[in-house]
Amino acid sequence: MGRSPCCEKAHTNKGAWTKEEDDRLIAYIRAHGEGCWRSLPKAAGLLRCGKSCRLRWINYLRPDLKRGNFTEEEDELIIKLHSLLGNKWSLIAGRLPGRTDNEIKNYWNTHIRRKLLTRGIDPTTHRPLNETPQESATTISFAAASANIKEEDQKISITNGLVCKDSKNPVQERCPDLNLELQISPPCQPQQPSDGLKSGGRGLCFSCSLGLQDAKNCSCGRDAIGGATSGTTNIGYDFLGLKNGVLDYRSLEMK
DNA sequence: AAAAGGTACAACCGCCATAAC
DNA sequence: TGTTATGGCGGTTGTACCTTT
Repeated sequence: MGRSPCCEKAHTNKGAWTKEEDDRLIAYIRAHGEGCWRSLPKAAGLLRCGKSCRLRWINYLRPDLKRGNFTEEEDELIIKLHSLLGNKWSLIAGRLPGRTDNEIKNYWNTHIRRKLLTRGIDPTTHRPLNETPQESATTISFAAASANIKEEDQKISITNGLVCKDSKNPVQERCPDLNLELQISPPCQPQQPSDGLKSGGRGLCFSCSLGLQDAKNCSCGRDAIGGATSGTTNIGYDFLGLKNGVLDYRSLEMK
């Protein structure tokens, strides 16, 4: 007694999309917007299943897609994000405006993996290839850690290789597959005087430092500046929304 | 010029959480 | 409340294109 099926699989096309199919899909979404993928194919006159339409639109037809080669800055950002998030391509894509999860996933598998290997870095663990497991420094699996954390617990701080569900109450939960040597936030250091901040200790958020002055991602605006200049302790580099080393997982959901 | 091998990437598959019935 | 489809995700495959032999 559930829902009715979205399409008759026997009467759907498969394989590469034709120009005509693309045009139909674009025209339909321009006229009606994104919405119910279930009913879209029929309404748009496409012999495709809704899932296929969604994928085609999201990955290739959306007007805000960047396309083209990845820049060196994007490469490095993907590597950093991957070291933090693992194969969470949708989350990584959320931090790269105009890029899709599928595109990044393909790019990772074809380019970046090889690039890391030539640098002598294991693309899975982000650690040197010749390093034995015993020698490995503590690493964490963000995905593994987050998988068991409920929504209300998803504020995770990462400190010296520990995953802490609450910064006040560090949980010694060591997870083995992610390199924490990444400098995702400044180590606990004596606070800089505000003069130091003005002189360049903190000026741009991570987005801006990469030239990604996207208003949505930018955090060096009023709030951040206000926090810094008002004498509070907000000297944390806002990488991935990490404020003072605290990663709010929800802030990565950018859809 | 042709065959073989390698690479890049679009598309599909299967799984899961959630919504709809 | 149970069942089933949808939407979304990551993993994998198929194939067109490029390079090497």
